Amino acid sequence: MSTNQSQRKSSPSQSHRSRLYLGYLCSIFTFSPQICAPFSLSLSLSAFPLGFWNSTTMRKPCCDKQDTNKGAWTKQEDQKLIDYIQTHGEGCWRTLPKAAGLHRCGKSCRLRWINYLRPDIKHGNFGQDEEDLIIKLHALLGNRWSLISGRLPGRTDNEVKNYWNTHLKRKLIRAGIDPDNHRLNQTLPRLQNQCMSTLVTSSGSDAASCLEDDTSRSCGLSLDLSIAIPSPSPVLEGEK
DNA sequence: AATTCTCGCAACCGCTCACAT
DNA sequence: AATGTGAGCGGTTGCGAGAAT
Repeated sequence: MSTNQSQRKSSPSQSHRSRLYLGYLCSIFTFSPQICAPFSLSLSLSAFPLGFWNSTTMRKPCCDKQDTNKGAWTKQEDQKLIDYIQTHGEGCWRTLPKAAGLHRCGKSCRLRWINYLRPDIKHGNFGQDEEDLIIKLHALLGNRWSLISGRLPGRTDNEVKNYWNTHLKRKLIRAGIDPDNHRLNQTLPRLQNQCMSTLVTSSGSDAASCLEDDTSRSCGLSLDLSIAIPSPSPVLEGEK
């Protein structure tokens, strides 16, 4: 808990809003959550033969859940993972936990390494230049966090995503900008920050065009957003 | 001082993609 | 072409901690 404590209590938290979504979904079908929950439970337990769940409708678990720890990682677990990867390198996350002596899912190990333990991770607050770059890249790329984090050395997609959801989104809203499309929201207060104006597209122009705007330079930013295209393939790195 | 509220972040979940067979 | 498997991604959740009451 380090920054922006004063911003608290400004609006319902995002997680709270997402939790409300369940109620919203239920309301679409004119069920209250209280009615909807037992309804879906009884359906899932009794309405289908056992073999049904072995077919394509149900994913196989990625690992044996009974044998895996969940939740926060301990220092011992971290050290085991670090030691193993330093010795054997990254790769084959599915078999890594067993080989490293960890009672964790392979996905969990991968995430822990990539988001926290990797030596080149930059921990700590985001700088102003990083903030500006994230906003500009988001205008250009949308919620493609891995692509965005790829332009921010030492930052992970998870960290960028969290920072966007907890800080930047709110910052844009306060500035009267719709964070989804980076356009000026007429129903919200006018811009207070002149720099923010560079993030708003004029009517009819797309998000990328605003990135070319000279006004960005007036804010002291000189951010090269040209994307290096690997020679054999004209596709963005990590693009799907 | 105790309780409640709110936030931030680490971690999880489920989906999609890429590749091998 | 169809299927299976591993890896990666983005959305969501749970929990600890600080602020407010």
